[in-house]
Amino acid sequence: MNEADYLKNYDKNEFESPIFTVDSVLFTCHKDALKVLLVERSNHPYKGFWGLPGGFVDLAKDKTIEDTANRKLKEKTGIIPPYIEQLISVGSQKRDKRGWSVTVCYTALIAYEDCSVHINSVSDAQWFSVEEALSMKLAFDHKDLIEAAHERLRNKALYSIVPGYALPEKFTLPELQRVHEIILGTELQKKSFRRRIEQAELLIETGEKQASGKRQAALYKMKEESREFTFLRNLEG
Amino acid sequence: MNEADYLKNYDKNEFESPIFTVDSVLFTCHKDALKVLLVERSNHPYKGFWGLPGGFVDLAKDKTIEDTANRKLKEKTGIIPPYIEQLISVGSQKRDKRGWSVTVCYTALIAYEDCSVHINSVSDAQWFSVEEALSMKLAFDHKDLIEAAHERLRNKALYSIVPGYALPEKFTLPELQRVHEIILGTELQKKSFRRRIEQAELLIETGEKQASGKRQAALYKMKEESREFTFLRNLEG
DNA sequence: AAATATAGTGTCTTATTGTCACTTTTAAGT
DNA sequence: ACTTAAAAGTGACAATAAGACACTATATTT
Repeated sequence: MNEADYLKNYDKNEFESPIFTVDSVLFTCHKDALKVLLVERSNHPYKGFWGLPGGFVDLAKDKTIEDTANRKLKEKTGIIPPYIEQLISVGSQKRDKRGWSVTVCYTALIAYEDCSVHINSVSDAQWFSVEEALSMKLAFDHKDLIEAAHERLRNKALYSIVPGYALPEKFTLPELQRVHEIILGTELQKKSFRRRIEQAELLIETGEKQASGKRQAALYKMKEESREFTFLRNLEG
Repeated sequence: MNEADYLKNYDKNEFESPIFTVDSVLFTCHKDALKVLLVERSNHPYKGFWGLPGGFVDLAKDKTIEDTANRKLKEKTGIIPPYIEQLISVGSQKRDKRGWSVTVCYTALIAYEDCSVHINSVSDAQWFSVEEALSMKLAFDHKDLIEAAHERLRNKALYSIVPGYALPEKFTLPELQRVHEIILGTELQKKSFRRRIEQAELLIETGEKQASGKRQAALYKMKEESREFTFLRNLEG
């Protein structure tokens, strides 16, 4: 049999396959706390419980699994988050009462200000502090996923400036450092933090300044390379 | 409707779902080269081409997706590899002619000696040097997956001793260093390499020695913690 | 017993972060 | 206008871990 004939006769349901979903742990920083977006489930299973934003692939609309994650996040936040990265896939016989199920989980970052209006207009989505989220009874294994995503983000805060994607397009160095500190739960040395960012030339000075109390801080933008850049050495954190 | 009724009426095929597979990039070191295990495909699509060992989840046998990866690897190598780690999931409309498809890809390591007999007895599986594998026309996007796995393994060689799982249970420090060098494609400073392993107390001295030419080298075993341990600072590589 | 190849160590240099005091800037109060 | 204070940003030295490389130790071969 040649390939064309094989494909003509191919039955997708020959092998029974798992339920397949895509979920995201979307973080932001607001009022000195790390927050995660949760959605109240309107359907079984776990109806009425809070869980991660996500859902099934739309085979017609989505070209990739990242498209699915972004589509679901846009429904809740109004925009596609500026940073998204695959975290892990979990799949097992037991994680969903409906049967063998797999979810691909993404970690994403967004600026609070860039989506607060839209989120307030959506009745079923809401920011929770990570602490609070982890103390709740969440749908499926979503608590584990939030913990794993937080762990990964903590590491990123030690060897990259990816946490900057939780800020608006323009931000100050003290703001960036604060985001890292919130993620880590510890304070960082101002000098060490600034020195390595300057040496690696990771940010673009916009020339503008921001009044944030007393002396004004310079405003910066991310360079596109900063998305991938990793320092060779971690901060102690 | 309560949950029990919902589950009774639940139709898994209500949402059409992607084809779902699990693949692995299994590495070993042999004769001063990094090798990857490939399998010759006996079915369409890509019949007759070489690709990664993997396949569909067996909903009855496999409890987790890692079980699927290990089951497929055991079929080819005779044993479950001592190290396996999820690399990435890729999924898109286009990667498989049969339709929307997702694969969860694992990276695994194994000692050449621990599986050479079994692999030689299996007609459709064979070690290829990474270089050679990447020069071949492989099934699906398996070339991309091998490149991504190699990239990740290179990083691990700079900040962990995970590459040691490509060696037999007992090994010498020069052997371990050589594995790192093969993965990296560059030489490392003997002193730096040994010093950090000693300081972090990552290995257990077995007390035995191995004749490997002139002076005998001490034999070590991995500590279980070494699977997860990461140095705060990378080697220059 | 000498030669030699490989295992393993001593030690100085180099690079980067930690620490912390210091200077600069700006808003606000007098 | 001048002073004050709080936050932004810098200077300088200490501490830490890796790089470099010569050295010693041990076993095998001749």
